[in-house]
Amino acid sequence: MAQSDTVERILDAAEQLFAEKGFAETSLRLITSKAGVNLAAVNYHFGSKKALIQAVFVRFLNPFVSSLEQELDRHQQQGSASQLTLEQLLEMLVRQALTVKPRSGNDLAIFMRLLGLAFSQSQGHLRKYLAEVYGKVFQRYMQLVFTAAPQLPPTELFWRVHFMLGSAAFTMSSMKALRAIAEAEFDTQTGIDQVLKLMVPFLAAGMRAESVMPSITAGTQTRSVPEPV
Amino acid sequence: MAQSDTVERILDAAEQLFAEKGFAETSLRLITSKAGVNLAAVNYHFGSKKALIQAVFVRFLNPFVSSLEQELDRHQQQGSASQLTLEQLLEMLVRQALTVKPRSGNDLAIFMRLLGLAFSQSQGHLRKYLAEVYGKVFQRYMQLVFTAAPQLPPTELFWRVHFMLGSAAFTMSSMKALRAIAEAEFDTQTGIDQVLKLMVPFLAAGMRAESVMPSITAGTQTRSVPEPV
DNA sequence: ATGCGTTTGAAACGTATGTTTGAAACAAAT
DNA sequence: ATTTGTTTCAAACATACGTTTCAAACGCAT
Repeated sequence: MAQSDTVERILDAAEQLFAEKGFAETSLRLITSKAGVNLAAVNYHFGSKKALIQAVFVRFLNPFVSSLEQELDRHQQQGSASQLTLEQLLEMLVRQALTVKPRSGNDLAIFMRLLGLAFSQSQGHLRKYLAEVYGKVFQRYMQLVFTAAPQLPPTELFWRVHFMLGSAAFTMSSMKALRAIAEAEFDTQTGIDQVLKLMVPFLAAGMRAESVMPSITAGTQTRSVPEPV
Repeated sequence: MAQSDTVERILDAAEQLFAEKGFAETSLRLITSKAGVNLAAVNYHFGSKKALIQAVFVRFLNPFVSSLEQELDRHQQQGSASQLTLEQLLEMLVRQALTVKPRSGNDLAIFMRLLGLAFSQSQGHLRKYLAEVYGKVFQRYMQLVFTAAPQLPPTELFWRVHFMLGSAAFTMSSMKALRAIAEAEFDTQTGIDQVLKLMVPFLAAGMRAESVMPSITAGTQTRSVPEPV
């Protein structure tokens, strides 16, 4: 085969191990042994461990982002007549996240966990990369959020969007442990997409909460769109 | 001096560096050099790096938890006549978190960042420790949340509490980066306690959102619409 | 079949890490 | 002053890491 599946096996093993243990805690030897390939394969195919991390993110985020972009296009085509509500905007994200999972079952947890890691870990180098590549979609989505909740000052909306992101990233990160606790405490089965569905009204209600900011001028605000992180 | 301040200097340096870079990314040599002590001091005073991590958490969480417990005692003393609202419960947490910061200025960010790390990183060993030691207070607080929002099934409340925790932990974790963006985009100064105050109505409204669960709750089916905050 | 560019394999390299060691410095008590 | 127990220090240790190397194996056009 021209392009062996070695790189795919490496990416599969890496993304799973990264999500489980973090970047620094996952050694190349562990990755390559789990992938069943030679140690040197990582440096040969990717150049370095840093590059491997980026490659994992690209493979993950690219389908999600392009799929989301298509959906945004579709709704923009219908003109501004179809105002999207906050719930619809949130459900759009959930739908995309649930749709794009070509690999193993609980991929969404891995996805969110990696996303959370990208934000919190790796002093900037990955965060900056994400901002550059995927900033456009974030800004576009943020614009829709602004028009869906025009009664709030942009600063507050900015923070609330990140409150949302935090809920999602953290919950999915600790999903495994939390599910175990929940099922032990109350004996109800709670799947990952069920938790997501539980999250939507929570977040939407939070977004709709009345402002507590010193309402400066609700009418004439130069509403600029913030960059992603 | 009998018990030198070496251990304190180590803890100070460690907690700051851990919050900045994570556990694995922070070497003992970096910690000890920042603390101005000898490398061997860590293993002498704490035994191992793992033990140091735990010691950092104990010093952080103990004052917070005991302070919170006292406040819970105080309110329980007044009998169940004084029902606490969700906002009051949230503000109680915020107050405790803001009160207990004897050290440098932006300690709350460090606190939350460490908390988030404890949940997401360190395969269980730290998470289990936290669960054992601080589980009691969590359950007690959770009970108050249950009585403050009796119209929701406990399972859903359980998840919503962790949505809350996620918002807080994630936001505080990425606080530095987010503040920079927010202040660049909209030129408003946003302090850390200001962000916390922004968070309270968001979370409270999320907690009050109507349930989407298949209502399996037996007793109280008289589900009245929660009044908007 | 031959030759060539690409991929794999086992081994080694250099470095950074957590930990241990044993002597020196120190404080307090006899 | 000597002893005793504790703490500090510089140095070394063993190990694990990311990376490099170079020969062998492979795929494929000629």
